[in-house]
Amino acid sequence: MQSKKQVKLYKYYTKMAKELTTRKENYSQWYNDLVVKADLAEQSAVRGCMVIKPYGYAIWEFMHDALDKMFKETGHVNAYFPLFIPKSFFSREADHVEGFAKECAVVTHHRLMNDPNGNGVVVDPSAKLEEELIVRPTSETIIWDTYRNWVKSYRDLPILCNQWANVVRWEMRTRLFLRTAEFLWQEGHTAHATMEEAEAEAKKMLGVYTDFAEKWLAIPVYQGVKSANERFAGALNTYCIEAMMQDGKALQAGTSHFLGQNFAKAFDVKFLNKENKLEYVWATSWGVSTRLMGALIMSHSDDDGLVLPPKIAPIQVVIVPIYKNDEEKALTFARCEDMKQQLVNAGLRVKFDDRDTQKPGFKFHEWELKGVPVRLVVGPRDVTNNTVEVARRDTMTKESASYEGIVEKVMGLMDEIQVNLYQKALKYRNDNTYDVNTWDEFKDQIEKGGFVHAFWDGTTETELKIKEETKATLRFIPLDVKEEEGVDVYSGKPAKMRVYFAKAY
RNA sequence: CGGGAUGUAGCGCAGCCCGGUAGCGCGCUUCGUUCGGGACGAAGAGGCCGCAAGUUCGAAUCUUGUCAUCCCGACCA
Repeated sequence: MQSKKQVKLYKYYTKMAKELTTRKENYSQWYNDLVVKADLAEQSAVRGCMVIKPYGYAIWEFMHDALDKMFKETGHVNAYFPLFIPKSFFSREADHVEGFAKECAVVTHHRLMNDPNGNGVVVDPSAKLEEELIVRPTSETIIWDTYRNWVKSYRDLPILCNQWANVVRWEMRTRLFLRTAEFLWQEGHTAHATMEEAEAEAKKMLGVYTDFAEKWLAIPVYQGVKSANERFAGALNTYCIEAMMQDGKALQAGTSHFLGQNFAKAFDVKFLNKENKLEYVWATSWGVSTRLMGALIMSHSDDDGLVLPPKIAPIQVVIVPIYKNDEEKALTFARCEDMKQQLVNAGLRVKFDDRDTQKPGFKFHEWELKGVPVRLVVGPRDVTNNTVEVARRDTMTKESASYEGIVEKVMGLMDEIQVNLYQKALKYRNDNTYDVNTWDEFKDQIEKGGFVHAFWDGTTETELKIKEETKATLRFIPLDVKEEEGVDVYSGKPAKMRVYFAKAY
């Protein structure tokens, strides 16, 4: 632990205005610095709430668009439900209230008035709401109350709705993207005639999330089922994808819940089946949030800044000209413009940094900080020799390439970088997943970080004891878990399977 | 919500102990020279010191309260 004085001195000598804290020095500080300095988000005037800045929002938009397309390809449609939920709805499903009650924002009044004492505006006491409203922390209750009217017959099923929305969970301790009081997400809510169909839906969407995380974000994930203790409030089963961050902590990147008939019973959603019998419908819900931004940042970025997978990079290629007089400027600009056009025609997102006000070196650092996958540099010498300097962000290497065929070269790099980032993250994840058989090893490894794969006796009691003693939580039971004989790493009782533990975000 | 720390110019900080109305670096503006890895010089602009009370002739400085942020815990996606 560094003293305050040392930190101050360090910041002074390294010109904090420009440079990042390194991961080794202070991982969480590195993350905080990076989010702000790469222009992704900043603190707002409202406690726990963030402003997502244009560059950060652009990344979220790519996530949104890719996911939205995948949802639609799997038969889902978008809809929108209210931000406010009547308080009484919340109490219908016992576990659900229990899970969210402690972090709800409540609307009690609907009008302000001038303070009679002259201190600005105050809440008008006469405008108290008959029934208080909860700002949604999730929408199951309002949606199931609505679905009741939509479902009469088996012919009305399934309902496959998704909504893109903001939700509010009044968190004690917040961090940009990872945990904010208000965040953006999508929540899918589906209704089915049979249990099998609902279970299949929950698993299908977990598959969609897995595909998205791995193919678009280049984040390898484990697929699993949550233990009873970690389950979503009101669900019978919670499926999850879990990723490993560079500091060895796990991050839940997406969840998909099989809700059984809990919400149907709570909100009386019944349908007549083919046998003309009244039945409760079966439900799922699934979601990913702006938390994925945190996962993305912590999976690939380094001490020089953000590293973005080409598929979701708002700018995939940046072109920087080098010149020292008007003649050279004209020469390099013409080449840059031409090259940009070719790249844009090929479908790439290209930025030509034609600012006259910054030097090339400055621009290099800036675009590296912002994680642009490929940088192309054109100076007078390049124009003469018909070359381009090509630098890649993921490896921080550069080479001279011929101008002819630069489009193919860059297109190839997009794929190569995307794959490389995934492979690198996969290797890191695998290298930090350990089979452990004794309690001492367990404690030791959890302390060092990573996923610990160990035998568990299946009881919540043991799970909680482990959490208490090591801060590690049972992250998931692998989806494809195989039964094997063993003894619980903590309790020594007979165990039938190995599960994954880790410290988590 | 408990423990610790911090709020002074856009950013990073000094000044506070020992009250007398604010300073440094970066950034910003203008001009000139520069430009193949964060340029240099000169001249400028910018802050009622988080907010609110109190003590005092006088508060960035002392007291109390409050809000916010960060770190550590509990809780959680």
